[in-house]
Amino acid sequence: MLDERKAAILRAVVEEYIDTAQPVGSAHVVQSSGVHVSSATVRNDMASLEQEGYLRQPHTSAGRIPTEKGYRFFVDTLGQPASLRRTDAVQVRSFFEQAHGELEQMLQDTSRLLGDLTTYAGVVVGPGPTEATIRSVQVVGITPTTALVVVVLSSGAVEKHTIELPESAGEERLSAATAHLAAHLTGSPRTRLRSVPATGDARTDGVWRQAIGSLAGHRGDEPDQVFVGGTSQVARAFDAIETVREVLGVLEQQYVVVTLLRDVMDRGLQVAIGTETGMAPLAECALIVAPYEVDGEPTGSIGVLGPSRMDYPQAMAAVAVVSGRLSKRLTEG
Amino acid sequence: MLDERKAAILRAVVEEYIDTAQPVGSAHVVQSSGVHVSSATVRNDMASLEQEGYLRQPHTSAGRIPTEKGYRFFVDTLGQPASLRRTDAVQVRSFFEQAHGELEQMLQDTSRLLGDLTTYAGVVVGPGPTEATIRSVQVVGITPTTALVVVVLSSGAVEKHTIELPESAGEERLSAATAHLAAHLTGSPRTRLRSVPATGDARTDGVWRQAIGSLAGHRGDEPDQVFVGGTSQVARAFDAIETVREVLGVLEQQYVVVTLLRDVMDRGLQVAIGTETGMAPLAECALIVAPYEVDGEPTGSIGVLGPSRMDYPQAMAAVAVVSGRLSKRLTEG
DNA sequence: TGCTGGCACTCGGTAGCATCGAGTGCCAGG
DNA sequence: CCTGGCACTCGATGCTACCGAGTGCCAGCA
Repeated sequence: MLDERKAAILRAVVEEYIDTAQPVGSAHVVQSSGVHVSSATVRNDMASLEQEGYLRQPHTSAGRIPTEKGYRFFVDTLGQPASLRRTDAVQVRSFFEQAHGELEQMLQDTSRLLGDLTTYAGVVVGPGPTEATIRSVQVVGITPTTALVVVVLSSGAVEKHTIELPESAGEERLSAATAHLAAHLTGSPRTRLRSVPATGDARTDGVWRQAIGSLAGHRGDEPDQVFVGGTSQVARAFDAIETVREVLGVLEQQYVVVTLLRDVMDRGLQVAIGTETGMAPLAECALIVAPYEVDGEPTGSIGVLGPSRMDYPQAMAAVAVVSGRLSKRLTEG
Repeated sequence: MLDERKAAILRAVVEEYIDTAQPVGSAHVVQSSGVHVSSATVRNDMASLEQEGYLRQPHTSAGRIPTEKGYRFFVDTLGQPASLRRTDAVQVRSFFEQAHGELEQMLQDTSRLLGDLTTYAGVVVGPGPTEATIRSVQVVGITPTTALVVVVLSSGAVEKHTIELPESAGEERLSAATAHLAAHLTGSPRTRLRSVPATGDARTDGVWRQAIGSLAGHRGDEPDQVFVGGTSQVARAFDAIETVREVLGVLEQQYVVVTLLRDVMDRGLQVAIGTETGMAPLAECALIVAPYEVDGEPTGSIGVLGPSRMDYPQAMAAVAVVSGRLSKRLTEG
């Protein structure tokens, strides 16, 4: 669709603009693109690329900068896949080797890792409410009138809910309820919750009702967890403070972030540029996403949010490597 | 130490500067301070206040702006304690009424609440590793080679640690280990961990060793959890983008934030202004902190980080109210 | 037909300069 | 001790001139 020279010119403009954030003139393209023609020829081609919507001029008689369409073409066709810088590869490796402990902490740290690697903001969406089966249920008294229902899922996730105890139900009642719930729920998916029968013992049933209620109630309205790392990078990536405000505002809204990543992936995209994100405040941004898996099942997603003039090859490499490593780490446990 | 009129002038300068972010001239002070003297008199006093270090001039023949010392005097002596705006009080109330579920989620949301109330960044430091006693220990198998050690503490906190199972230790081994650990640890403080004896059964001991190890190992090196809400407010509060970058950079480092709040509180301060924070990047910031309590025990701290020209009375009111409400909520369970 | 050198033109950015005005310090007088 | 008056300072604003990177276009050449 684009002849070879024009493609080379477009690539040169995109790469140079990503590097310098300055409009790129025909003379620069001649120097850096490897096409051996005069600047006048390049100018003609650039005018044509502008006609076709790949480039635009901030104002007459300035150099060209890529449009969304230009970035898109670059990403789809021109970008030669990069691999991580040596030092970054080492950093990723050692990160996952010494990653330890709780899932949440690890995902949080992963978002920061993404931020460090790319110098953009890293986001990680935690495992959603999966159809994992229940491995263990336990009711533990905390105060005379409150208890904690602790549920361990086969995914390794742990849920906890505080419940109020109906009357001062002693330890025996809690044990009875625990045993009852464990007997009926262990090995079942969460959806089976409602089918747990009453115990028949009035006082135990008080605990039972609260426990079931808390588990069922907090179901679905619990949003997926979102972790954002490297917010200060956002302030580094843009120099219009207004843009920084808007982008940070978006990143603060967990629900919005979840939806954003999900939408982008649903559309089968790996990269969303500018308006492709579907969010007005992100008009000057680009988002790179990738799913991660546990036991081969897509579980959550990670991503990087930066300016549309981002270093796509590097960032895509970083996201790919991290999602792969994370999947591996989570699968091996 | 400062005569009445000078104090009134200082107050007027601080309040006006907080409001407008513009250097305040003598004429404005006359209008807004309630002192009925001429601007020339105010000028003389302002020169004297500058001598004494309460005010400074950005450049000759501009108005005055407060110094750290000026803000400090304002906070200590001049600031009349504010109460929350009506709508904010409602917001706080309804927030804590409908706060539900997990501790972490609630603290995260609280940090956002602080951000919303003050239009600065809100921070919440979670309960540190307290000397809570262990209420329940359970080892739950996840895969044939991994298991989760789930510990419920009397504080209501739940810890979980993944462990590798030595060989394919069946369910019975896990149950045995659970029973053994529960028998020795329930009711004990965490510090008693090391004193749990071996079981004598070789295969159970394999599980036992891993479980104890994971619990002991992740002790202490787990930093306190930090939640930051309202980072986009930082971009709103400063207009020098460089400052925004620096402040966000600080807020990203959880360890630094924990230390910061702790240091400030250790010095018995409720407000730290500029260099009082002890952190160079926060030279243009002010921090308001307050502890929160569970069952009367100081457990963690909350705070607000904004520009040194922050609305101290409002922000202090917000922090005080939120810490009080949070304490109440956490104590009642 | 396609490429190139040449050329007139555009227009944002920077520097120099005059002007304005908010604000100051100081002083003499009530 | 306070005040009105006054000269002075200096950042902000606006204007003009100029520079130069970059463009579009055209005539000429392979």
